[in-house]
Amino acid sequence: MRTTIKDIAKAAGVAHTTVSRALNRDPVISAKTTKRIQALARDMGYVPNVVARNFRSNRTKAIGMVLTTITDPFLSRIVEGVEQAAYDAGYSLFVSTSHEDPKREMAIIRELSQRRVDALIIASMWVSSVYGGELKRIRIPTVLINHAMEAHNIRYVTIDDCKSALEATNYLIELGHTRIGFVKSSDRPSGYVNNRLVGWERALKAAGLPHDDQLVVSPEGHNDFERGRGALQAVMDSKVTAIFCYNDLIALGLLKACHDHGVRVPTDLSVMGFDGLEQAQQIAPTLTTMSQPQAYMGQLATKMALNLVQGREKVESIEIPTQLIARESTRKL
Amino acid sequence: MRTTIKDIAKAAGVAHTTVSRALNRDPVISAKTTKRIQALARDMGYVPNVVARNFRSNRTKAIGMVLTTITDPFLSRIVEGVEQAAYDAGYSLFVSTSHEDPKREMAIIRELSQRRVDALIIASMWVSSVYGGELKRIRIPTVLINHAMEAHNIRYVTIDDCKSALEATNYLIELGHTRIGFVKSSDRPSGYVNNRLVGWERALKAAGLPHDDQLVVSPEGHNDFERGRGALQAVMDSKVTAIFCYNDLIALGLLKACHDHGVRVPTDLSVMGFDGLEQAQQIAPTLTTMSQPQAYMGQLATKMALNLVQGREKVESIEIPTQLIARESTRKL
DNA sequence: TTGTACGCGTTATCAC
DNA sequence: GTGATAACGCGTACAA
Repeated sequence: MRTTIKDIAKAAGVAHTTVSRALNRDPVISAKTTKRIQALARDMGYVPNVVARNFRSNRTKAIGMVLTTITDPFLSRIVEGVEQAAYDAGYSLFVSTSHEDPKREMAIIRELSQRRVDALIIASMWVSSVYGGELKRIRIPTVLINHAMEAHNIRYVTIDDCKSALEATNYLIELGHTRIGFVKSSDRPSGYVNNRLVGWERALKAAGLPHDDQLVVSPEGHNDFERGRGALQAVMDSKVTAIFCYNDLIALGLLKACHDHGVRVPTDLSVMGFDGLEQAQQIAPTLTTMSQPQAYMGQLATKMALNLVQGREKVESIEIPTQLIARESTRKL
Repeated sequence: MRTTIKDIAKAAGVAHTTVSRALNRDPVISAKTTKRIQALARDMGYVPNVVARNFRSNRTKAIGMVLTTITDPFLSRIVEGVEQAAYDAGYSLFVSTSHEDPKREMAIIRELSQRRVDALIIASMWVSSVYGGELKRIRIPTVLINHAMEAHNIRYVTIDDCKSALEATNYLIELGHTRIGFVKSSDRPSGYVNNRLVGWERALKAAGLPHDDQLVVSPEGHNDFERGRGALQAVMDSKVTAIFCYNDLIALGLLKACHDHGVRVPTDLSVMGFDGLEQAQQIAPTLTTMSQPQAYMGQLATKMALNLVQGREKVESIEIPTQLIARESTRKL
């Protein structure tokens, strides 16, 4: 058996409540007693039982985080931000991944709710799309990342996908491109609106540029890099001079395919990504992209969640600005 | 207040212990009662209080994982394996990062131990090096990844760094290289032996190749990619024809620097990495590397840890084989 | 300044 | 087949 405050109390010849107070530095206990008991606790190898404390206090000082996969560099940066903010606030972090399986995702959320986490951070669109109603019923303070949904205890941190994509596309237009394609990612929940696609479309329309079905490529693949790689043929067939990828991983895959098939970037094709992954500046050519402050978004989401926990009524959802980063993969036509 | 089994008991007109049994599908309760109570629980929005259960049972079905940073793709793959195995076994996962700060790392471990996690997975050399003694005293079943240390409740999963590095270097030697350099990573805990460096040295000695101080490069930088990037000058100065990098991230940084400075790989310089990151095959040229099965190592570590939890005495530390993957970044001289 | 009594939600034990 | 009771470790209200 592990040492409890009762064991210490017995050894010290005091009541267990005195031990409890001494260990929690309650000033009501004399400095002498406090010191003696703390020394005793150390000597006896006492480790506070946080489970008991959580049970008693009805709080866990734990945050639950749900995401699709931790190996996606975009998401792992967000996790880093969440972990940092949680640690700074003295919270521990449960991390679970759903691998795009809505059922698993909801099972995770039920599990975390049974564990009585104080707050939830969700970086995935599946739950809120498919199980939005159930999520609201959970009653746990929740912050969604990159999915705008609100309720009594639910807030979000997101970017403006449509506007950002529009700006990205406008940049390509300003460079003189007139035939600009779009590469999609995997399938999304039904009912999901691909706002980056919408932004791209609007930019084309506003500039009076052509816009036919051939411009949109929906490649297959088990991850975004592979999808990008598999998109090259269709991209070349569509005779575009510039291509806007749904995200950086797709763009990186496309760049690799370009290299392998002798398509020069940006000479033959300008490539624009989205996300601002660290890797985007670690390759050759470096990737032009629309950057999201990933770690910051994670930190912010966490702080908002903890504010919700404290019952502050003025916690407001936030839309974060993105930033265009022009690099080598795009050129003036 | 949330619904408890007592609330359900009151509503059902039975004792709360009957409710407990019905919800846990205890066959001693009549099918009719069980069904009635489960329906009632659903209707009343009952969410089992796992904190109370953990408190009562003295187990948490939670694993604590400690690592330096989640943004390192090598580590994030390991986390993926751990998370998968934990999920499959019905365990939840605490994830904490230390950012190479031994104090923070030890603080995390104390925290996890206070939370009474059933097991610990540690993917970092700092704790075991600096706080090995304290770690042993924690008494929680623990599995270390890539750091060989054993004790009553501590096991490890690792590769043979020395042998793997020796094989990697031998491969370069077989390709005809006679002057082969080594790029180190960041500083390690004092007392830490860099076995990859040792393996490289042994291979050179065994082949009767020169081995002077200039061959070992210790670049500065805030992460491994930057270190690799900063290593180019010293590497070129040392007049090697092949370079063995401590890990893939360093190799990737070096490849970028090579591209930027017109050093052709593998024509002018053969580059070998270590780890087998996914990214290593996503760039141009693809990187020759010594691959570790990252996700598998995480899964294995988790299963071993859970076996330790179950008190199986026959849980043995494991050394996993690595695999040389020859790609485009190395060439025959 | 310290001690006593009690309860948090659940499950195990024993009695009916 | 079901109910009553106790116990897990801790913190707090109240008493001394």
